[in-house]
Amino acid sequence: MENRSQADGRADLYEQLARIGKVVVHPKRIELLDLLCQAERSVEALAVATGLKLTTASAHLQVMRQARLVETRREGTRVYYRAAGEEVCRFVTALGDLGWARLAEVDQIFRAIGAGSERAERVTRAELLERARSGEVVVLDVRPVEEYAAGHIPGAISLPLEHLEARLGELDPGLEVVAYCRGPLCLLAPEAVATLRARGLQARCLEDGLPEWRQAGLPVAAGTDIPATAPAEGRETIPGRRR
Amino acid sequence: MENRSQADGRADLYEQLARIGKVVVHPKRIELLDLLCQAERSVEALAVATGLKLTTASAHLQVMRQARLVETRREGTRVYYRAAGEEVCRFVTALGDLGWARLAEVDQIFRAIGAGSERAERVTRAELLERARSGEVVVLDVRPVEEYAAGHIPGAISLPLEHLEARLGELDPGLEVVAYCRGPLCLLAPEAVATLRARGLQARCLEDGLPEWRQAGLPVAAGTDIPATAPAEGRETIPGRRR
DNA sequence: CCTATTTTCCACAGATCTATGGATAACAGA
DNA sequence: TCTGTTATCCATAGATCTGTGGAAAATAGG
Repeated sequence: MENRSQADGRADLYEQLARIGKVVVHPKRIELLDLLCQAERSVEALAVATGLKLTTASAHLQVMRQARLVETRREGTRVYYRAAGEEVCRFVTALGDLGWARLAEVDQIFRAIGAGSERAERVTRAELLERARSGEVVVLDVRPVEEYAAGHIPGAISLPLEHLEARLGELDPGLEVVAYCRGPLCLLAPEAVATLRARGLQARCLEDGLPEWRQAGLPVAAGTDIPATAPAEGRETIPGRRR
Repeated sequence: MENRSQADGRADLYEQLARIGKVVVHPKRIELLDLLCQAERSVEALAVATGLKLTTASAHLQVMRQARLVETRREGTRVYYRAAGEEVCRFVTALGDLGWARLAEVDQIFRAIGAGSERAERVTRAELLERARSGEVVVLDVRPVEEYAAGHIPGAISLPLEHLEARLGELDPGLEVVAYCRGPLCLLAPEAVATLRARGLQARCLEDGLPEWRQAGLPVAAGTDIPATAPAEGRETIPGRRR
């Protein structure tokens, strides 16, 4: 009888884990989960961000909810989804790491972009901490504003990639820029670095994104202490660290 | 054009990650991966261990190989599969942790077995290290012999669950037993602890299994320094630490 | 070369998953 | 209560996945 209960339990167990696996079998669901590890969002916002129709996005979110990887919060007629806990983000991180480590195709995508987006050329967290303390670098958060507001590296400037070209002039050309985004597999920071380098600025990517920063136990700031969509009046250079 | 390349790259990226996700969508594939994180095995051994027909097992292994999560080694007419790297094991670990943390059903499976298999009642790695140093406990590896041979906690005794009842008498009743197996979600150690307690012995599970031990950077021994299938002649008590 | 062993490949039927548009439900505000 | 907004539910058609048995490869040993 013990044998039986063990065999049954084991089958059950792997079936439960497969419920979680089901979530990451669809590219769009991975994308959704990735977004939700950055900040909570409404169904419509998620649909727009991922290019899905509303009903399809909702269906995917139901699958994720069944697996208990996401939770919801209702606000009037709107429903906000969020990652169901730190373990979810760790799982997504592990998936990304595995992809980075094992899939040559992933590496090629980054090589194609160029701009030192390969892992070896990136700034480590330790290096950033040290150089930021001595004021040698500007830390740039190139994710959308909502994600910056939900949590960012203390002292980082919010400059979403979509506004980068327009606000290039605000950057102090004498300082090196370290850009970060959602994680090692996110393309926002690599694109930003490519743009900055094309303009002759010194710029590098951080090795990881905010979730890894948080998972490493480092402090995270929240809210938009700096106006994000438009620069403050009469300010020529991005604040934070002046020469 | 930068927008286009970015969007394309992003879609590609998540599609690549979904290749990995595809592996863990099927309970049997998770089980196979779990086994392969312990030791390499032939196709037939895997089929037997998971209760799959040979052709089905092979098909599953092909899926896993396409995702580059496993690699093979040929030896004569036999093909041995193994996990493709430490990141693979970390990913499986993260999946298990997530299941443990988020799925109430998983917890219930362990409560059903009882015997202190819930996480809170388990021995931590730190505690084990300390108590093993002072010789207060016997560390029992209850996995199959092949897995013990492929890697085990230094000083641990190999006593596969299937032989536990038969070899109960060899255990020194004066020492507490700490049993470990494949990981927190493996049922071998919990079953072993249940058996031992039913016989009046003091026994607990280790919080994790060997992969986590290895991932924590702790030393791992290999080979069978102690005869595994049959106890050595004239030995009454399991060696290692004597009273 | 022939045979036995182990694994992979192939074709197919049954099951499951996905996207979609239309209907329904929950809620806020007039 | 009625209307507009947001999200979920439902039915369905097309695609994909699974398990299966039989055939084909690869290899070792006569």
